[in-house]
Amino acid sequence: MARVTVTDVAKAAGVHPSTVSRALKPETRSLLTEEVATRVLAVAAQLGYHRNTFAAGLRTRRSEMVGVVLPDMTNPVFQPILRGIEEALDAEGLVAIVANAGTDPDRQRSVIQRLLARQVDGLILATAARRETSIDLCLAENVPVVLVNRNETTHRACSVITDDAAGMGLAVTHLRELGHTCIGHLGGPQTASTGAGRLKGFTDAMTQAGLDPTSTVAATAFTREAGEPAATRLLNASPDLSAVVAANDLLALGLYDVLRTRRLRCPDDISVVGHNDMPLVDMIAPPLTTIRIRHREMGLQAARLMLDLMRKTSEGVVDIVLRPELIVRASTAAR
Amino acid sequence: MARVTVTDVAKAAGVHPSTVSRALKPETRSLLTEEVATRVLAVAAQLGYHRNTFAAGLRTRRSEMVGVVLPDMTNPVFQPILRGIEEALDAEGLVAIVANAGTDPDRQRSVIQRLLARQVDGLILATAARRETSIDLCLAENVPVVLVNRNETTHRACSVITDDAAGMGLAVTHLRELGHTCIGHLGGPQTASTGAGRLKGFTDAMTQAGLDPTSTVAATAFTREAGEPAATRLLNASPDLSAVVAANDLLALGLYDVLRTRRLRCPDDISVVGHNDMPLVDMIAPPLTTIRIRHREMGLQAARLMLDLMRKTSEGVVDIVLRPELIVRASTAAR
DNA sequence: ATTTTCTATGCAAACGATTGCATGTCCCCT
DNA sequence: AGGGGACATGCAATCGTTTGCATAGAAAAT
Repeated sequence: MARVTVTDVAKAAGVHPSTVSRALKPETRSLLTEEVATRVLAVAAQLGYHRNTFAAGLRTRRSEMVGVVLPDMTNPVFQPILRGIEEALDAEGLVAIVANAGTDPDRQRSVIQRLLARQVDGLILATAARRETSIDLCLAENVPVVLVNRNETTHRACSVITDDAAGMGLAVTHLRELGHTCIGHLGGPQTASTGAGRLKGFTDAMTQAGLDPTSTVAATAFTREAGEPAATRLLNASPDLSAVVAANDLLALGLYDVLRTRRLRCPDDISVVGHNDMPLVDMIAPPLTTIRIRHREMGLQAARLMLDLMRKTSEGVVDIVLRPELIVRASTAAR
Repeated sequence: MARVTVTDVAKAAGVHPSTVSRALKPETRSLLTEEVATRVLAVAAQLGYHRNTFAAGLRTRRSEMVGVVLPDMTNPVFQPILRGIEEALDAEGLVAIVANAGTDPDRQRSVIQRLLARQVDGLILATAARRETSIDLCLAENVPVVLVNRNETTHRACSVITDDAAGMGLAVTHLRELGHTCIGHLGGPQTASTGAGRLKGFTDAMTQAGLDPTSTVAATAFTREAGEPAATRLLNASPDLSAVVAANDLLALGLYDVLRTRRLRCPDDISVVGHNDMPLVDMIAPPLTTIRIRHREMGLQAARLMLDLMRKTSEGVVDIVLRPELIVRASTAAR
């Protein structure tokens, strides 16, 4: 209740408010006598002082907040990403302020506007489309931006992504080794770099393996619900597929749904490879073979990049590419 | 880049800054001439003005932010809760600032302190222990608090929870009807109201059904990992169980893991009922029979309560109790 | 026509922390 | 002993918005 200000602390400690301010910040504390600093700190603690972020932010123009924009909070892959981000930011006393903006570009822009209005010191976007326009908003305000999970084609901002081509290579090679030759791709939205990159990765890997790369269908969203109709189209178009590589685990689940209604067995009739290794895919029936992405690591790296940008310790655009890993479970079998 | 302030807008529009301020807020706009108001708005838009939250907050002592404290972001039940909260807050122009605080009370307190230091207008806690001490922090600062998903025994704060007793009643009745008589409970941490309430609900329901309610083991956390050892202990202590009611879906998954290593089949050897109906439990093998909780609704209601509290439109402590629902899938079968 | 009432806008004082600059004190060196 | 540093702290302006109060002009009432 009783709002305690630096002035109150200063009075109680018999010093000037500015001294209190200096005592409170670790980096300016060394300017003060050991004795004064500890006394001020003690008084502050005893009075239950905590600083008013508004006043501080107004003066310093920094908020110690980083905005994180997600397309879809219900997609489990974002949890570990978020965790990684929060962990890294937290260590520096920064706070992540998370907003999920859906997939509509207009809504995304308005969410970003709102975060900028809240004076975030930086913005981590997991929403990037391949041709991302929101970045301009941030550049115009001079706010650092890091893209995570997806990046965009113009390379105006740092990003942390995975090697989609490598992931698709792993999947195709795995199926190839199991004897599959007729392999399809259940793709994601082509507006996202992950959707486009994995499709390209798939066709490249297939071509390189000497297989026909043309059995592909792109879903409209990275969701189980969007996976279902897309999977149906894929199976209808290419009835003799013996394996499908999905661009994402949720799409693979949509495919599972279709297989179930068609009474096709996985992996007996069709092998399925997912992408992401999101939580719980080891529990589903059958446990999903998938490409593991170290999402927490992605979040950590993104936050680190952000810290660098904020402190201007590094310059220029950097892309961090993580190496994916094949996790073999029970949804793939020898042909 | 070019920081635009009310003064800039005022100059450009040929009025006083205070007039700009009034034009910008819908509730004071009516004080102004229609003509002036629209002119100011137009100029503001044209100059790309957006208000400095710090300066405004400093003056008004309001941040338009609500803190949301979660124990564990990776638990999927919190996604729909969060969604509901964000949806309801968003409609009022408020922003949720989410922090996950783990289960350690000290860390929780420090996270709450940090949110309070950021001047949040209210706090929604999903972390409440039965004897929750952090609430004092908020009461001391006169910050409204709403508990969601869990509540605490002293009833100092509003809460939105589900009827745990009713949920357990549904589970036990369902199993009873399938012919089970030897039913165990894989409980959650007893420090959480959900853990304790569901245990009590279970024993009450069992007693009322004339069955032995003593086969219960409480796990140390609501996670799959904590479920495994607890389930092991439960099965060892009561080898002739034909059904287990878990306090939570993740615990049920831990039980699944144990059943698998012991080569026990579900539901043939043992029926399992979960709690929450979290995403994807319909996909696991076997699809989990569970108690559905309308988590999104919980979030919505919690946010509404918060809005009421902030605006002082309602007084006193309110508890909202949602009714759970039984979802029968394939993890339960007739004895 | 003069006074009263109203309404639209201006004025200026906060809100609380930060920081460049000024000042004062003590120490050290010659 | 006196001058120059170095170092610790105080001073005061500033960040941008809000809002109670004041005021000026217009409309209404007598």
